[in-house]
Amino acid sequence: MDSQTRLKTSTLADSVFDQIRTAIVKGELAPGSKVNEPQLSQQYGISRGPLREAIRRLEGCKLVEITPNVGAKVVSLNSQQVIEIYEIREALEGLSCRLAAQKANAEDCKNLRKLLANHEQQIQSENGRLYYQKEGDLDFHYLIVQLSGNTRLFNLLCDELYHLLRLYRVQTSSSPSRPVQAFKEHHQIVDAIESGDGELAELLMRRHIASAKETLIQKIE
Amino acid sequence: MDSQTRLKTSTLADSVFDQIRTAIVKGELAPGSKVNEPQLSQQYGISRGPLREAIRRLEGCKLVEITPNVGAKVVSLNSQQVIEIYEIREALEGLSCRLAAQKANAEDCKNLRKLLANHEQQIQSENGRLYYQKEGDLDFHYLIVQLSGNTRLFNLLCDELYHLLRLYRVQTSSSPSRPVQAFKEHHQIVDAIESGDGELAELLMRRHIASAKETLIQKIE
DNA sequence: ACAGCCCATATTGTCGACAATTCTATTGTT
DNA sequence: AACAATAGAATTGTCGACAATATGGGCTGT
Repeated sequence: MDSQTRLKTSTLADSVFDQIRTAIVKGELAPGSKVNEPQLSQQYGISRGPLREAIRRLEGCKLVEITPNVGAKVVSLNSQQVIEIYEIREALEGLSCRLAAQKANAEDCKNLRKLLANHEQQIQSENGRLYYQKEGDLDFHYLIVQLSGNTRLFNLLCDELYHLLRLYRVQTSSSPSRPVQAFKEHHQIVDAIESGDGELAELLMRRHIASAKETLIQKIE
Repeated sequence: MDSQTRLKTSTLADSVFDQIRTAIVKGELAPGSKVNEPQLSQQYGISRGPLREAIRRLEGCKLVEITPNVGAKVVSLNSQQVIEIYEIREALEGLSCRLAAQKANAEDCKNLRKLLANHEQQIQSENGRLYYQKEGDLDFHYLIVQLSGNTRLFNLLCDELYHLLRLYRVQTSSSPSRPVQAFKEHHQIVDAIESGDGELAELLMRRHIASAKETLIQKIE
């Protein structure tokens, strides 16, 4: 009855939900493509019942769009929608950062520094593996929202927005821009958190994400 | 094939999703109570297939919590969780207000004033009908996020957070507090939007929601 | 009296089949 | 050749039945 049993056998719907979500985020299911129930149910070796439940959950994450009597499509983000997401991200991660500054202790800050050091090392050593760099950036934001202590905020960012951003990065095969600048900003943010200055931490994080948004907009044009 | 046909016959799952969501938000399904599939499927005259899909969508809205092999429970918000929601709301509606200030034209502002006038009149005339007052407050916020032009922000607030707040209000049968103060703040917000001052509009809205949060916290203790 | 076990029952999870709708391609007409 | 109608195929929506799991109550033993 402990966690081992739980982890081994969740429901089929939950398991397939995870698998399809990963497939979408990795781009194995192309954005805009149709989600074919008979095909997928055969592919995963389950019947359409649990599959449909998984698809409804994907709809909740905004990863697919369902049209009645027509079916589900993998979401395809246009530039306008990504900008909308960045706007929301700016607001939510600003909050995340302000709360983190209020709650983080010395060890939390040390972990943040450690994470940043790891990323810098990874990038300087092997410049080609951009995937980890991308994920690394999200790791930083991930850790901060964890420190915020706001569970709902954590779920909102990690279960919904971050997956959508990953999807977009794969969709446009965009490489991370301005890595040097970003690192500087990351350290400034940790500085603010370390000194418990929530206001400043929020401001810096918002500016950080706003810059990323601007870079994105420029790239689009 | 036009909207009339669409509206009449959606899928059963979608229709029942709406009905159950309303039932939850109105308190007809008690917070914390179990969601019994056989009972509900009989009550709505459908089979368990579409019902389960509806429940998965409710899970996406955070209105029920599903435990594998046990079932779904109507969510019951504790004070900590409501505070978390208010924190998120503060960030998102601040954004909403800033964007609205950038985009609203003269007519939009007139509509906002009209809405406020209606609410003031309603409250002064019949003090007892608190329900409309509550909904009225949300109407104001609803209209502003519509003006923001950020569709995803709109969906996030209206499809998820607002329903949860309604649920909590019913759950605690809380009456709206500080109505006079709120009206003053509402007008100040419209002033800022009218003058196109996004920064100020954001600040005022955040302060407005932060005040409501503080009132809530006091009431809890 | 009480703890622990076991069985009956209810509920959830899964499946395959059928009905309803949409999509496709062919045919026929202008 | 272009377009409309239509028949067929494919897909989605719905249902009822069965399997797996959890729940609750009674029994036994100490």
